[in-house]
Amino acid sequence: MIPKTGLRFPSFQDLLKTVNAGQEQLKHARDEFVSQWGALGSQWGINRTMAQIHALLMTAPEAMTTDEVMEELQISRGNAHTNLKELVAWGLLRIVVKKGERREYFEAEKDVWQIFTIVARERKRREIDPALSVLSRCVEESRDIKTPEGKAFHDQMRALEDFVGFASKMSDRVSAMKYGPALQLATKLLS
Amino acid sequence: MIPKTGLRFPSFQDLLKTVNAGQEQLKHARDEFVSQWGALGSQWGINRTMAQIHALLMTAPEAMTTDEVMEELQISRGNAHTNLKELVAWGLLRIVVKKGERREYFEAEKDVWQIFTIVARERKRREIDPALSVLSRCVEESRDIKTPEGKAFHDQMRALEDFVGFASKMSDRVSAMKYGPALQLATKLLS
DNA sequence: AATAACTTTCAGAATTTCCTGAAAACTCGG
DNA sequence: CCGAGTTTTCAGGAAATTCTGAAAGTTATT
Repeated sequence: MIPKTGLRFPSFQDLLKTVNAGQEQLKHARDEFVSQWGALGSQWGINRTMAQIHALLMTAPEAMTTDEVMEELQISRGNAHTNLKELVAWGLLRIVVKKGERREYFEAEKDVWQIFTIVARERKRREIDPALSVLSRCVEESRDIKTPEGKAFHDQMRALEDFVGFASKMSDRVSAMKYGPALQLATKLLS
Repeated sequence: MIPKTGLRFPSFQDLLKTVNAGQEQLKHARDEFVSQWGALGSQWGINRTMAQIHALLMTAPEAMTTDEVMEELQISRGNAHTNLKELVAWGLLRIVVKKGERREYFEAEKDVWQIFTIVARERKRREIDPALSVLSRCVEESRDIKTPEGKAFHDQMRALEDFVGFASKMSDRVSAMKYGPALQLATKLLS
């Protein structure tokens, strides 16, 4: 009930309610994010747990321990450990050591552009580079075949090689850019 | 043996040898391409058979039937059928009907830029769009949480949403471009 | 050097994804 | 409407991937 005099200060109870409701909502939203992001991971060729851990830590206010991650996601120690380390290897997580504590804490890279360049680099390494190497080999092997089919094959391989090589360079360039310039460039492209 | 008088016309036998050697080499190179491209498929989140069929048809001089594909790759009818139809659904293969023949032939899109835009569109649909929808939901759900952690979460979700939305638009733009302009733009970027 | 705290590894279980082969369902000419 | 030729479906098996849990390995502390 709002008194006739206008706005009043919220009571302690009101504040408490707001905060509790907020915490509830936040937990809900965050759980959804973690779970859905995990499901998306599959589509991205990243395993579910890895994606979930990443989502969890990206939205964690503080660095977390292996045990906290296990607890939160209800997964085994081995699974948590392997995927945490894999994320560290990617550069998406950092290990933090707190004074006077023996165990490791993990903290996520939260900058969106950083995350993007890391993922782009990794995908290039796993998807583009091997393709390029296969194509180069095929171009070589078919270089001096004289038959028409041979020439057609060679040309097709060359066209693919050129394109993939090009994509590779583009990926490098973009990954190497700072956010500002990239944004500017992209904006021009979108205009 | 080269006669002292200089170059001579190759004999029929010589030509035959060249052609046979060429066909052998071609078969070898092509088999390698098909098999390696299949292996790469896994990394790309596409199943091996689908990638192999695509590789096979991209380098086929003529359209092929289901049975020819089965024979060439040594796979079952069900497998061949499912993946051929999936490739047609993607738009990477076309069905060709030959006069006076009942069965369907399949023919690959060979233009590299076409292939790229098709794959880009499909990946966007499977990887970017669902991510965007998850993010939008999370942004909404966390909009009016008052706690500091709530605000931090909301901001992180918004940053991700912005970026992914941006990527989505970029992908659309690039896919819609013709090869020439895209190349020109990219070349500028690489310079 | 013994203990406790924590990390790493990995064999086998669980789950997910993919493939086979055969049966059902079409399609067309006669 | 029949039957041969062709396509489609799908239950169950095979293969690949991921996860668990426990044992072995490390590192700091007393």
